[in-house]
Order: sequence, then C-alpha cells, then structure tokens
Amino acid sequence: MEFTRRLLEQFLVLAEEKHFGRAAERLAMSQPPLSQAIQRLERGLEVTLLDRGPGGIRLTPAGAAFAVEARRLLDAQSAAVERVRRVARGLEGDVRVGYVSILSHHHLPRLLRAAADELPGLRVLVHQDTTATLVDMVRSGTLDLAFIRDPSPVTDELTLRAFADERVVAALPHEHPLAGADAIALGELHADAFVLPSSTTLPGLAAQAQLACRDAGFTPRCRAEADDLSGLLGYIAAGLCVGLLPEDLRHFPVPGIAFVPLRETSPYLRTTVAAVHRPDADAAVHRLLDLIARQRNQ
Amino acid sequence: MEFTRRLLEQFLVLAEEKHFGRAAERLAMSQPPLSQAIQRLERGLEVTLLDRGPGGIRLTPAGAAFAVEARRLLDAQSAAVERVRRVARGLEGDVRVGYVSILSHHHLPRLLRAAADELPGLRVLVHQDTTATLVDMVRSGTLDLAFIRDPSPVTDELTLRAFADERVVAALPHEHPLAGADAIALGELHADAFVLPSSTTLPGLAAQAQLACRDAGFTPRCRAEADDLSGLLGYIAAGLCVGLLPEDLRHFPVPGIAFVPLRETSPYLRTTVAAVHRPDADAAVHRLLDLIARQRNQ
DNA sequence: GAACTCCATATGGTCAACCATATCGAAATG
DNA sequence: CATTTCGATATGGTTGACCATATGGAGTTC
Repeated sequence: MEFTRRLLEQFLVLAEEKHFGRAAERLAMSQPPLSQAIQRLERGLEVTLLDRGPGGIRLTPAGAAFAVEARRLLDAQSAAVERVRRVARGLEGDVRVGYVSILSHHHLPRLLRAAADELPGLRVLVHQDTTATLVDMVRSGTLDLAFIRDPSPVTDELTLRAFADERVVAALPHEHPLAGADAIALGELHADAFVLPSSTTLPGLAAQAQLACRDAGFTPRCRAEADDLSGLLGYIAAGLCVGLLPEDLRHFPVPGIAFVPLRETSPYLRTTVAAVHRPDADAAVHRLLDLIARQRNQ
Repeated sequence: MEFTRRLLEQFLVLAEEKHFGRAAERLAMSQPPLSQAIQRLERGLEVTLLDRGPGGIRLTPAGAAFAVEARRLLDAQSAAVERVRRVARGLEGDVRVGYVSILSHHHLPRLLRAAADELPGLRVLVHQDTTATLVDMVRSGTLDLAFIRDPSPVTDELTLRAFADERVVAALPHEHPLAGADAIALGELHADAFVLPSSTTLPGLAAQAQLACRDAGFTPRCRAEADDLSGLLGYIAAGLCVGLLPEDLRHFPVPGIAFVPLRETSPYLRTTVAAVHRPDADAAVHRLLDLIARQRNQ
C-alpha cells in the first residue's frame, strides 16, 4: 500500500462529494477506477472507510478520521518539499559562525541583526575562538564561516573576503595626558606601557602593533597581553596601559577610555575584518556573505 | 514525484551509510537502481541532496534536512494508519452521548469514569436533554447513544439495552414524620403533596408514580413538577413535597432528604436505566455498551 | 415492471516504477 | 602506470498502478 498523492486526493474529493460519479468527474476520470482505487485503499488500511448505502455513500468514523489524516499527510509532504527547497536555497537552516573576541561588540552584532532581519529562517550558531582555531575549524568543516581580524594565517584553499578596512587608533585611559588630543603621533607613546592582543588569539594585530612602533622609532614596552576584548579594554580603563586598537571600538563607548587617531598612515595602522569560508560553502553561507557585501555598501 | 515509502527508506539508508554500495546491500538491491532512485528523488525535489565526492558521498544541508523530513513523513504515515485503525476498532474517536438529568449524579459519572479508564482514547461528548428529544437525536444520528430512565418512547428501529433495574423509593424531607421509618406503605403518603418529574422530561417515571398511587388507593396531589434532578430534590429538601424516586439517588446524599423503601412490590415501583442506539452504531458505541455490560456484572 | 441511479465487477491497454546485469569514467592508491 | 574503488550510465525485463469501456446488480421511482 502506497499513499500516493493521487490516491489521497481521490479519497478526499470523494469524502467531499459523497458520490462516486461526481467525485470521478472532478478528478477527471471515470467512475470505475475510482471505485477500485478506494477499494485498494480500504484493503490496504484493512478498514472500511465508506458505508455504501443505497442513494449514496457515507463516511464511517474511520473514514472521517482518515480524511483528516489524508489532508495532514498531503500538507506534511508539501511542507517537507518546501522546507528542503528553502534549505537548498539558503533561506532556512543552520550556519555555524565563528568570530574573534574583538569583533563581538560591533561587527558581529551588526551582522546578526541584519541576518535576523533579512534571513529570518536562518539559525546562526556563533562560536568565539582564536584566529588560528577558527581557521582550522572552517577548514575541517566544524564551522561554515569565521570572522577574523587578520587574514595572515589563511594561506591555503580557503576563501577570504575582506569586508571592512579600518584605522588603528590609540586607546588611552582618560587620565592619560594625551587623552584629550585630537590626534597624536605614535612616538608620543614611546614611554608608555602597552597592552597587546595575545599573539595566539590575534597574531596579526599584535605583530602590526610591534611593527608600527618600530617604524615610529621605539619598541613598545608590553606590560600585558589579553586574550579577549574585555581583557584589553580592562587594562586600559584601569589606567595601567595604552593600546593600539581598531577604531570600530569607538562604537562601543567604554567608560574610562579615550580613542585618539594617529597621525601616521602606515599599512601597519590599518586592519581589516574578513570572512573565511571553504570555497564549496553552501547557499546559506553565500546568503550571509551577500548580506555582508550589501551592508558594506550602505 | 511520489514519495513512496520505499523511496524515502532508500534515501534514509543511504544517508546513514553514506555509501551507495553498502546502502544497496542493506536495501537488498543492487547499486545502480539505487543511484537512479536517488536521482529521481533529486530531480523531483529540484534539489541536490548529496555531494558526490570521490571516496564517498556527503549530505548537503538540504539532504540533511530532507533526511529529517523523510523520517517524519514515514512516521506520520504510520501514525495515520494506526490512528485510523484504532478509530475503526472503536478505541479512539468521539462518541456523542445523551442522558436525562436524573442520571447525572450516579450512572453517568460512573460510566464516564469507566470509559476514561478503559477506553482512554475515546472522547465522550455528553448532552443532557429530555427523554423524547434524546431518542429523536439518536434516531437522526445527532447522538450516538443515549441513556434514559424509561424505555416507553422507544418503539421503532432503535436498539435498547437495559442495564440497571432499581426500586422506586419514597423521598421524604427529614422533618417528615415517616422520614425515620425502615419502610413504609405507599398509602401512608396519600395526604402528602408530591413533586413529580415533568411528563415531557421523564414521561415514564411520572406515569408510573401516578399508577402506583392509584394501586395504593389514592390519587397523588401534585404540588409541583420538575424538569431536572435538582428541581425534584429541591422541592423535597425544602420540605414542600415528597417524591417517588429511583433508589440510586441514595448514592448521592442530599442534605435534608431521607430515602425510605416502600413495602409494595409493584412493577410501577421499579425503574430501569437503558441505553438507546441505532442498530448500525459504530465500534466505539459497542465498546461503550460492552463496558456497561461488564460493569453491571461487577 | 420499466426506467433510472449508483456503485461494483470484468476486461484490456498503457506506462512508469523498479530491478538486474554489464559497462563506463573519474579519482585515489600503491 | 596498473589496480582498485565508487558512483553513473546503458539496456532490458517484469510488474503493478492507473485508466477506459462495457456490463452487472441492487435499490428506488414512477
């Protein structure tokens, strides 16, 4: 016994019409095969669905129940097909997204909000980790997509898309003598203690800071390293260190910290946000990437 | 495109094995037709379900989604069949049951409790009305089953099953001089005012009371008629009337009323409870009737 | 009782589903 | 480069699903 859509439809029409002849007409077929189809159905279910009285037919209670179930089965099938097609088109489903801590306050929430608005069927599962680990997870397929601050460790078969290019600015405690300046030269910080992103979490940003300072004629005294954003900002807000950080942190006002632009225009004082994914990423990932690209143009 | 159970099963096994050869083996078929079946499925859905990489296959996100949906569809089908069969066997479904008010305190709740225990899948929809209306509703198919006190109006094609035969006893206000007696003769009430069931609601019981009194040598003075049980009992408890009522009302102690057996053994002083239904009633009704029959033997 | 209604049965034809065997082609392996 | 692995393709056969027309048979109606 197979519950062909056709068979279910035949029964449903018959249940409505309560008349083999009229039902057959609506089904664009002749009456005898409809009789046979319903008989097959009843034999398959081992249940009598109709009371064939003279002058027409009536549904048995089982028949009425099956009419409901048949409708449900048809709907369930259509829904299943719809769902699968939406998943295939990337309009529904799960996307596992990784990100580094430093993006958690601005770029990530912006993306999540946009995704929720424009791709409400998508479930974005987020995971924070170090740059290297994220890249490995994308490579191995544990993540579909990762947002990193620094493309340096991405060398091989992965696809990389930069989507924000920002200046690095000085992050100073409010009590720092230069905290009120419009702009400063990096060299003015040569005597300060620095907090740097840990080289495992954000290798690129840490290295860039070193190089920028070298170009400015000094080696930064590194008092602390921090794994994550709140660690970095904590040291600065506490007045213990100064930092060199992407200017997007401005969007997230932290009490006790002033962000001051630098006069230098070195490539070491610029930083990008990039999305990494496997080139064979599925449709949902591409939807997300498109969304990012569109956002950038706004 | 039809979602044959076979086809869904084929996909599910393949999704588990991730290998056409092994899946085909488990499905007791050779590999090529399995390939074709999956291709048909993909063409039908217009969705790629598998990534055929060298060294095996992987499910696409849509494929994974469809695996879930396929399992659901199969389960839904089985559930539908199960449900319909249970309805056909009378283990599930709705039964519309009518009853007269006088049964509401004892016989009906007993039945409902027993039904809930032994036929938990059955939904019993109850409706209270007069005897005549109930019988009409059963005849017309508005009700499946009705419990009445008095079979008199059931004359035609309906089936009747008596399931309780009880004495009629005197219902006296506590302050009545005979309220404390072990038993009384009906004649002792010849001077009392009576409350009788209304002749529309319970025609049999009203007529029986009249006849019993006539046999005892007097015509009862009827001070009141009541449509329902609380009306009847209300008049008695208020001390305004005496009544002749089925002894099952004892099970429902009413403050202010004493039930006193009668010495007479007239057929007019016996009353039955009966179930009425159409002879072609469905399985659920017969389950209920069987349940009543079994209860009676306990 | 003749005509009619309505569903069941009988018979036959078409076609797609389903399966098998044999073979191909691409990629990985040693 | 030969071999192996693994899925796709080619070809052919069987079967059941599905439909049509013609007919039967029970019950109703005039």
